[in-house]
Amino acid sequence: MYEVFLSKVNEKVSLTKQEEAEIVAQLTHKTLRKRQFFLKEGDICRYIALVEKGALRTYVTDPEGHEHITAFALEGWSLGDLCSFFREEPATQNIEALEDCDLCLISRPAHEALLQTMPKYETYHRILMTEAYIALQKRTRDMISLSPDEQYKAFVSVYPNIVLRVPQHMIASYLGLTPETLSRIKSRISHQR
Amino acid sequence: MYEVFLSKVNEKVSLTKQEEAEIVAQLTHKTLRKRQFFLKEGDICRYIALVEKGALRTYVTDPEGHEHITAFALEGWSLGDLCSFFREEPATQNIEALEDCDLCLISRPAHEALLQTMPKYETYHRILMTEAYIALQKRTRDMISLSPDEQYKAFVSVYPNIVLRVPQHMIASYLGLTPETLSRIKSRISHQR
DNA sequence: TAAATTTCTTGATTCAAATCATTGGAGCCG
DNA sequence: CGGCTCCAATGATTTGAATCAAGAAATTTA
Repeated sequence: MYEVFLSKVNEKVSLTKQEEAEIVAQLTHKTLRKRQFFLKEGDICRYIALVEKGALRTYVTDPEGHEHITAFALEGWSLGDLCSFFREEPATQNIEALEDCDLCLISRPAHEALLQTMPKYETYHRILMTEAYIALQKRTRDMISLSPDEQYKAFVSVYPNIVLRVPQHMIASYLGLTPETLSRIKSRISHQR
Repeated sequence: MYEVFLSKVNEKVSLTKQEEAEIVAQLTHKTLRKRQFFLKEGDICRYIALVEKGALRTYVTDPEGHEHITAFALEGWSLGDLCSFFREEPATQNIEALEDCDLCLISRPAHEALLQTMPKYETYHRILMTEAYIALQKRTRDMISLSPDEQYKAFVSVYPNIVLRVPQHMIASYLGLTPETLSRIKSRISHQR
């Protein structure tokens, strides 16, 4: 049931069977149907999720009411509005299933308990946050320094699997473009070759 | 000498005098004159820095050779190309002093040693990375969902001190705008009131 | 299978920001 | 002090993406 979560942790630190059991004792499971929400803006994010199966999108709503996708998540990726999770503030993000999903959840109390009692769990989480920060920094850099064409090419080469599973207009939203513009970029790129 | 660093750690975890001494033993000090570089693209980032005094900018160079500022740092902020630091890859970022600076440095071996020997240091670093991630996520959200006017207003309200110390064309670069556009946004905003 | 919905493409037009160019002021150094 | 460099403001023009609009293709669902 929780093999995906344990294997993620074991990639960074090696757990004993005993430690694996202690972690599993803190986890819960949840399934979502396509178009169901894991989190809605304004709610408090009570859980961090790990995707065991499926695909989801995170999006925010701007002052004019338009949606902007800020992240996708596939198998093995973590999810949640960390700001809301840690500070118990209303979430500003929405997280919606794009396919039927299996998620593995950990609550804040469970997370804090593991941090307190299991140094390896804290090490895992430190590494996870460091890597997440580095990845987000790369994205920020691309957003500010690459042209739309280059951004799309970079996206395709880093996340080819997302391109296959997610509608194109959502990728446009992620890149900060209209669907029409992304369509034109694609035809421009394919005519170049 | 290293009070700024210790007070940052003590904000998150409380250190004993003994622990403070162990940390200080791993730190070094560096001064930079205005326009000197802490890090240049292509070099390996051997240290993470904490700013004790002064102001710096981080910028990247795009495929056309144009500079884009991705971050500023003032007193109490941490600095470095984490990707390069942890993976010992060539840095993609440049970090330059905008004023004469005092920095407090920690090398990778020193950092790893403290992580191994002092659980509180790992806790501090986990919290630091989590907060940095949350802050960067907010910025990414603003970049994708706010209009240039709104982004500038948000920047001024979050970092009023940076606005006072940094030339306007650098703030334009940080916001992904030309200096001319930012100048026009400012006059537009001031005429609104 | 057929109808309905969603998604993608393409064209015409509008609009906002980039670019190009100039001026005026502020701070710095000989 | 005067000349120099850097910086901000403003105007004219160009450019590229958004918007508006329509239709084709693909997927869902009845």
